[in-house]
Amino acid sequence: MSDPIRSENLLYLTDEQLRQGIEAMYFAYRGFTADPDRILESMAYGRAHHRAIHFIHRAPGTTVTNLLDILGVTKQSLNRVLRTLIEDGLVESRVGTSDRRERNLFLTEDGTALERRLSDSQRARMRTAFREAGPEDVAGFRRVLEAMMEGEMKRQYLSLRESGK
Amino acid sequence: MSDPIRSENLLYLTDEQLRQGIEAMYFAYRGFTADPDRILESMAYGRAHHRAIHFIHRAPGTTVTNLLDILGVTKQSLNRVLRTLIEDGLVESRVGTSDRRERNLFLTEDGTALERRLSDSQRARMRTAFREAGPEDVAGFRRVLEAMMEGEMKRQYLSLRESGK
DNA sequence: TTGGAGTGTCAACAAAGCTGACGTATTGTG
DNA sequence: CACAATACGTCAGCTTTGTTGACACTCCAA
Repeated sequence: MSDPIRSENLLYLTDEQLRQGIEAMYFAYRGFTADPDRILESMAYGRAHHRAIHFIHRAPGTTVTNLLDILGVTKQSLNRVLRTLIEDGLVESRVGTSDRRERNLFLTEDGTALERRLSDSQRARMRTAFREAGPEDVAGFRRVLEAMMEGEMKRQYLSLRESGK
Repeated sequence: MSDPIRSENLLYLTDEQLRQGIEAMYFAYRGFTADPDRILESMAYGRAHHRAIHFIHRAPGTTVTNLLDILGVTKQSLNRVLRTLIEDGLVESRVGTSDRRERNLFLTEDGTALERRLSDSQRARMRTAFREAGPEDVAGFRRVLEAMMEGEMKRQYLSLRESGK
C-alpha cells in the first residue's frame, strides 16, 4: 500500500480476484462438459468413455498402460470402459507387434464417427468462446491453464501438443 | 487461404488449436482440483462437500433451494452431503426468520477453518499460475472462461461476482 | 528356465450422482 | 378457514466411475 506502483501491479492477485478465477474455472468446466454429456447420456456411455475415445483418437495405437498414465485412473476402471467400447465395436485392441504383451488401441470406423460427433460439439463451444474473446485472450487463457497444471500432467499435455502437428 | 490477412486472423480457430484448448481445460482442471482433493481424502469428504462448503462460505445464509440451483444437483444428493457436514459440526442449519420453511445455511467455526484450508491451497495454485502468466493473460483467461459458460451458469457466476464486493 | 512386466479378469466396495415417492411443517390463497 | 403449494428431509433403489486385492496368462530378457 505504501508503494502505489507495486500494489497496482498486483491488484490482479487479490484474494477476491483469485476466488473469482476459481469460480470461473468451476462454471466454465461445467459448460465445457455439457455438450458431450448430452450426447453421451442418450447412449449407455459417460465421461469416462469420452476421455478414452478422445485420447485413443489423439494417439492411435497407444497402449493400455499409456492410457492409464494419461487418464490417471486404475487399470480396472479403464478396463471396464474399454471392454464395453470394444464389445460395441468402437475400439479395436490389437496385439502389439514388437511386444506382444501390449495391446495397441485404435478407433474403428464407428468409434471415429462418435469421436467426431463428440468433439464437434465441444469444439463448437470452444470456437464460439475463442472467437468471442479474440486471439490475445486465447493466448492468455492457454498460458494460465498451462501454469495451473501439475508437473506430470503438463508434461503429458505438452507431449500431446507436439505430436499434434 | 486466398486471403492471407483473413486467414492469419483466424489461425487461432483451427481445429488443432481448439483441440489443444480442450486438452488444456482437461489437464488444468485436474490440477485445479488436485490440492483440495488431497486434503479432502484424508477426511471422509469428497468434492461434493467442498463445493457445498465453498458456496455456503460465499453466500452465508443461503437456502437449500438456492444451493441446489447453484450446484445443479438433486435434493437427495445435496442432502446426503449436507447431513454429514451438519452432523460433523461444520455447517449450521437455522430455521428461516421470514419464512420458517426455509433453512439458512452457515459455516461454523470449524467449517470456516476447513473452508480456509481448502481455499488456501486452491488459491495458492491459482496465485502462482496468475503470477506466472501476468495480468494481461489473466484477463484473457477470464474472458474465455466466461464465454465458455452456459447461459444460466454464467448468470449465477456474474451474480456471485457482484455480491463479492 | 525362471523372474518379472504387461495385461486382463473376478469379487467386493465406496462416492456421488440420479429418479420416484412420501411425510411434515409452513405459507399463501381462494 | 380449508386447502393447495412450497421448502425441506428422507427412504428405497439404481447407475457410473472410481477404489483395493487377488490371481492367471503371456511373453521378454537375463
